[in-house]
Amino acid sequence: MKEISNSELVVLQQLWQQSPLTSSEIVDALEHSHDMHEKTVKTLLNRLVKKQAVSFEKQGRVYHYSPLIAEQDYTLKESLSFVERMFAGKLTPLVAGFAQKNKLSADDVAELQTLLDDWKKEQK
Amino acid sequence: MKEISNSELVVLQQLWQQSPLTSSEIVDALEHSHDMHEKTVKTLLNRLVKKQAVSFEKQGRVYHYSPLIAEQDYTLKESLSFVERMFAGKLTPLVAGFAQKNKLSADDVAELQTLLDDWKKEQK
DNA sequence: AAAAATGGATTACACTTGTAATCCTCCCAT
DNA sequence: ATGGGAGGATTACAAGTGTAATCCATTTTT
Repeated sequence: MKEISNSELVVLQQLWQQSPLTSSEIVDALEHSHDMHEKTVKTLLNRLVKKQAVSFEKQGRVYHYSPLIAEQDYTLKESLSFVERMFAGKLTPLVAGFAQKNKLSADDVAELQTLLDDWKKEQK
Repeated sequence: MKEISNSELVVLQQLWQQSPLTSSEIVDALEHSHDMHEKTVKTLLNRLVKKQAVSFEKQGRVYHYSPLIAEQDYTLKESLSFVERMFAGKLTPLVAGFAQKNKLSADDVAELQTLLDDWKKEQK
């Protein structure tokens, strides 16, 4: 599956949030949240279909679009490649950057702590 | 400062690792580690200069290149924007993805734990 | 029915990116 | 001195991207 560009991702995310959706439903959502022109959204949908990231079902002359790739899969793959590119594969420096620049809230830290605790429990 | 592309980043990272470097030193390093053609490296250096991510000093007819942007600054900015784009700004889901798919080593977890402990200490 | 809007397909177009090749000039080895 | 290479500047060129506009058929609206 080809790379998904940033603006394509916006469309795909809309479908992750809810699907199937018609193009006009997607257009409506993105016009407001992301200020994207109708024509642009349609183009992006087409490209996503061509890239086999999105499928559609005809119902009459209207298409109903659905994602073909799972959000979890996609975000994990992207995260791994980002961390690889940016931090030679090590996750800690990324988190450390957030921590150093006060980008972590108490909530974030609590959640991360739970994650680590779960991980440790798992290992036993 | 303009966006830095993936292949430009490879060059920049070499300069983060050591600088200043002449173009031939960079070429040597990247030819092997990244299998990049000499001409390609030169092009990327030029683009980085144009983007004001890299500067150079002439010494005779040879240039000595240095990064103009700090690694920490760059990686943090990129991390923030990645997490924003991918996880609506929340860091935890990224880490959770790693954890779920067994992408964390015991070392990673230990390092992260230290980070969290430090953060908590800091808050007191 | 005629006009207008809607939906999808096709086309547009400048900019970026990856990946070099070509050009020009100066220096070094023969 | 001369021919080949090293260095940098310029040019190349297809693919991908952001952002639409145009085209064409079909529905809706007046």
